[in-house]
Amino acid sequence: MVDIAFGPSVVVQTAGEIKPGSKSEQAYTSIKARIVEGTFSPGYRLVLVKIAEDLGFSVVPVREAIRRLEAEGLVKFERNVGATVSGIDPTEYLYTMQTLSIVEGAATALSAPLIDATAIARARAVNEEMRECLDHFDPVRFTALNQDFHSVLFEHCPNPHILDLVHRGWNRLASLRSSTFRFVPGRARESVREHEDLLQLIESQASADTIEHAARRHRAATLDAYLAQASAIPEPLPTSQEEKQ
Amino acid sequence: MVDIAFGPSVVVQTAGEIKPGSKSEQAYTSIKARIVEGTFSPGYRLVLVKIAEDLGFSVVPVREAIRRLEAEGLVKFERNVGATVSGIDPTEYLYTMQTLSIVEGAATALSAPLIDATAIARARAVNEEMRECLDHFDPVRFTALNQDFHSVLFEHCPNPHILDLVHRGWNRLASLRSSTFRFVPGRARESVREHEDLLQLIESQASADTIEHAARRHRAATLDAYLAQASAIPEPLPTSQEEKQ
DNA sequence: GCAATACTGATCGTATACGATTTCGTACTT
DNA sequence: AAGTACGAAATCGTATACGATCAGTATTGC
Repeated sequence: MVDIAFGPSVVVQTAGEIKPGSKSEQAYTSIKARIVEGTFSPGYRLVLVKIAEDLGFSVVPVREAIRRLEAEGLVKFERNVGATVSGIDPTEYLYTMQTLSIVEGAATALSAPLIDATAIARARAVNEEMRECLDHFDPVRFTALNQDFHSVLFEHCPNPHILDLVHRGWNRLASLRSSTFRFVPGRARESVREHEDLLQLIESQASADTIEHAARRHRAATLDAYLAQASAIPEPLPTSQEEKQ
Repeated sequence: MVDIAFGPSVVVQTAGEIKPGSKSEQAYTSIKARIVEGTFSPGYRLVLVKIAEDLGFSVVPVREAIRRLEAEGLVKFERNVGATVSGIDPTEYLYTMQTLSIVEGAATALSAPLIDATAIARARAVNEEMRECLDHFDPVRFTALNQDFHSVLFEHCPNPHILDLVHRGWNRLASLRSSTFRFVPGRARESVREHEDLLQLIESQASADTIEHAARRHRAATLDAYLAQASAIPEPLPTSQEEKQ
């Protein structure tokens, strides 16, 4: 009966190997990654069994993963119908950006007093890379650097809840548009300039209010640029199949 | 094989009866309710099978419900260990209040221009009830009215994401403390006064910035009052078992 | 007597199986 | 010919079953 007597502690974990976590976790990470990277584009139908056998799992952990993604707002779930990657609606982008402008502004302001000189230097280096990017413009790379830059600014935020909200906002944004700056390339140059302004505010230890406003308006300006662009061209989306009901 | 031939469309739904939704849904609602009302107090250990047989379900829908609650921050989940109602830590309260001050402030400001006269009148009526409550002070009732009041103010917020964040904040708060004003009764009178100020700002169509600041500071003031109280008495929690690690 | 170790009970994690619901195609009726 | 009703396929929802993991307790060695 006690056939487990031998080798119970021989954990099959080769030194540096990270533990893969539960299968729900893996499924969650995997699906999320594919949504963010764009393999599962907005409107894509997520069929449980298909994903399950794709990963080699059963459907149960996949269900849990989908639920978590639903709670994060990355997918929409309809009873007895199934899950689809959310974010078709352009207004979703607007809402997300507005929300992010608020929470990121607050996070940056709370984070500012805790940012040391080396972090500022790192941010400035990233911004320099962005500036160099301006000539031979690669929107995807630019957006990635943009996230790096802002991460340095808000990552020190002492309130984990707010930080979490910021992360969710960025994730959601990434799934909605692989790159905002693809749609508003003209905004890029302005953005780099505002980054430098932000850094100087933080260095000069400006008031929390000032920094919050600056950070919020920085993001709001990107949103406005997008909206101006979108109103000029009604359907800027290159996506193929869209289900509207 | 086709023994389902008879009575497939005889839906067992007696006219006016609301559809109970999936069992995951029921479980989610049920557990959440019990957390908010305090039956499951912070630190309470949520055992899957126990809850499952309590509701008459299997464990699977319960698991999904717990996952959703985890994503909302109401419960903490540890692999192979189980779920506990989160929020033992007093700093959790601080974080939640701070987050709420920010998102609720923004929601109120965005909502303000859309609040009509009848809504204002309703809010004012609620505030009057709160004022009457001041004499024979019932903290639980006062807190409930307080939520009613603020709901009127932020519920018109056109951005559903922000609104959702506000709702989550309130939920979380409710699960952390059945009533904040039990701990800082002195704050109640001041709070009622600030409510009237807020209403007047909205009526006079003050700028979004002004309203946002007022709403945020209103909440922050409650937090400050709590902190002052908490620093005077290190352990104001009457809860019995607390796990700290 | 104390500490390290082995065991047991409880609980979680996942696979499989089957029932329930929706959707779409097809045939029949008007 | 068009609309409706029936039926089948696809997919979701849940129950049950079993393996894996953890925490606490008893036991053994020092």
